[in-house]
Amino acid sequence: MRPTMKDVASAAGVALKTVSRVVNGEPGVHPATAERVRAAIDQLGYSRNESARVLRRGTTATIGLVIEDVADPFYSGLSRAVEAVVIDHGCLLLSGSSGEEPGRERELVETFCARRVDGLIVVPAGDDHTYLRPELEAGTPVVFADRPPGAGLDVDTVLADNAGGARHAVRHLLGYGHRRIAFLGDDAAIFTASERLRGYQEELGGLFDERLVSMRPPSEEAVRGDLGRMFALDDPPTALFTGNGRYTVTTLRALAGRRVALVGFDDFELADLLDPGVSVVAQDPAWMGRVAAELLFRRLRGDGGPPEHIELPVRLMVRGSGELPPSLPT
Amino acid sequence: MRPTMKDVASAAGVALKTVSRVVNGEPGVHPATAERVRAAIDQLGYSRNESARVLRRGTTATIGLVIEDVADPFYSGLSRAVEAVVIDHGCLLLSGSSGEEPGRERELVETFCARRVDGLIVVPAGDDHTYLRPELEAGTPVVFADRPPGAGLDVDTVLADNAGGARHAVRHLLGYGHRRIAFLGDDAAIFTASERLRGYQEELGGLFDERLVSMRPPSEEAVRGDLGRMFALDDPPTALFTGNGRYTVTTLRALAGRRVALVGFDDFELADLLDPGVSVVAQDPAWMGRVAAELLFRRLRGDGGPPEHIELPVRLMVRGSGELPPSLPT
DNA sequence: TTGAAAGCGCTAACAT
DNA sequence: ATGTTAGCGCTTTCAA
Repeated sequence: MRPTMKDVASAAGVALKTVSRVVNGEPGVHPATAERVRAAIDQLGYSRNESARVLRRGTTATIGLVIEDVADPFYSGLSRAVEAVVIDHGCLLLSGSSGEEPGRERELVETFCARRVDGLIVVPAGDDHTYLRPELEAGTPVVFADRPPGAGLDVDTVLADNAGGARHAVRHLLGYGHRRIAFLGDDAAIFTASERLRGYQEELGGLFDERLVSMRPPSEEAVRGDLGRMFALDDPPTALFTGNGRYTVTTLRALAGRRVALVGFDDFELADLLDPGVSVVAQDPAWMGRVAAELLFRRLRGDGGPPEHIELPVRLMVRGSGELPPSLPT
Repeated sequence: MRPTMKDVASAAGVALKTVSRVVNGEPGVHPATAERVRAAIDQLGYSRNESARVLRRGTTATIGLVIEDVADPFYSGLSRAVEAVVIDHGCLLLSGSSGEEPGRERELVETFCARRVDGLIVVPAGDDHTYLRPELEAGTPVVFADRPPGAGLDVDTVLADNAGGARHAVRHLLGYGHRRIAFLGDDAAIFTASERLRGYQEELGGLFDERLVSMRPPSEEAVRGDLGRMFALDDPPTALFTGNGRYTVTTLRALAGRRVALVGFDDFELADLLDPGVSVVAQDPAWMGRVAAELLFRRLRGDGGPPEHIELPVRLMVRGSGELPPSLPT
């Protein structure tokens, strides 16, 4: 069906190996011969079969990336940054979304491994990564980003300072006089959510009140219900700390214009254009992607040091919503 | 290095072909034998080498997707939808961002083709796709999405009704009494931008004034400059029509709170939470992705009909900004 | 500078 | 139910 090197060789009247030399830019081919070969390639529309090459060479120049959801701006930003580094290294990126399902995460990782990626960057959805053992033993470097691997696996990780960021947000609100600060976040089974809860709780100390905590997948109705319940308390919250970008948006929508002090984890486009501007603890997804990818390539270049655990700082962006004063319950 | 079927076979004391049968779930293996094989697989940490399989079978169960930028919400939404369809068909998606560079687009396409993808979905950056000829002749189906291919190639396309949407936006603003409506859009070399300009111009008819048109890559300073120039005219615009999502956001930021009637092309998150809510002509990127992917799989199943040219409708979302009345120049 | 032969790991076709 | 053999398209090794 498709032309092969053999076809090109006979069209150009040379041996297969000569075609291989031309295709791969190897030296030692007479310019005129090379020209003939190139003409045959163009004429036949030849394109090298990468599978055959990979099979023979044993290396794929391919990196695998598993994220939670490409359509989430945090992960698409991370993705783009990883892609840029991967391209810089002359490799191809395979990526896929786990949709927060451990089974799908594993499927993706295994698919990538079957394609013999040279390395993997994983934002895990599950908490059991023993299935990675054979890969690690085969020498495939793996970097975990955004969330650490499950117990029993000590590999490179690149995480944000989730607890520290949460502490910062709470400290900021406390500084503006708030004493009743609610936390609305994702399911506590998710590492980042539980870390942010931890920071929140640590900083609040004795002010912590579990009635002001809501952790679940973000749906507008659920958030509205939880908020309603909190505001109906005798001592309702005067400020909100939202546990991630999607949560912040959902909460803003559920608030329907009600002015309550709010700091969100994760920056998002237009946060500055809302009224008031939304103060956030900002992560830098592109930075995380870049750091993870560069660490991976360092491993691929042979750096065999002990696993590294990189923690990226986050920073508070003051825009207005986090600086509203506590108001009396109405 | 890594265990192969041969290794598994000798570990399990069977022939290589038996291992192949177990790995591929082929019938005709004694359960006890199969069990022994599976044990050997687990023990050795065997994973099938996909390159070898592909080389032998000639089919990859892989689809390639070239978009402009994963970090753009329009394309990440499209991407996610394509991925979902591809997974449903038991295939793997390879995707990459062209960054609006024709050279990179071609590189990606050629990389994917060298990996022998079964089909391609392309959002083109360039306007010469003759390089696709060999692929098309080899029988690889290609679907263009969001933008059509360059001249001389008649393949399946899935586009939005760009001109119709622009006409609708302008008609809407005219209905609210506006006569001076500016268009701020991307470089006219980009298909969607020029189509939207065309719709805008057609609907405006005699009211068209080229001084109210600005087409260039969106940077905040440039947009601010162009807006300043337009507003300084004797008869300044009373309404703006922005040519895509990124442009709308950039324009809102450049307006810095100034209330001017505005309709944007492309919906975006939080458009409803701004004040006033931003009226837009909304496309559905997920729908476009789904339609393109399904068309591609129809081709893969053997549908050899003439190229289809699908145009997806868009719809106006009324939220406030597009319904502001013309105000007197201040 | 060029070529012939072996073999990467797998599946298809054909035995047994 | 199981095994043997050939060969996918390429690169590697060795020879001319």
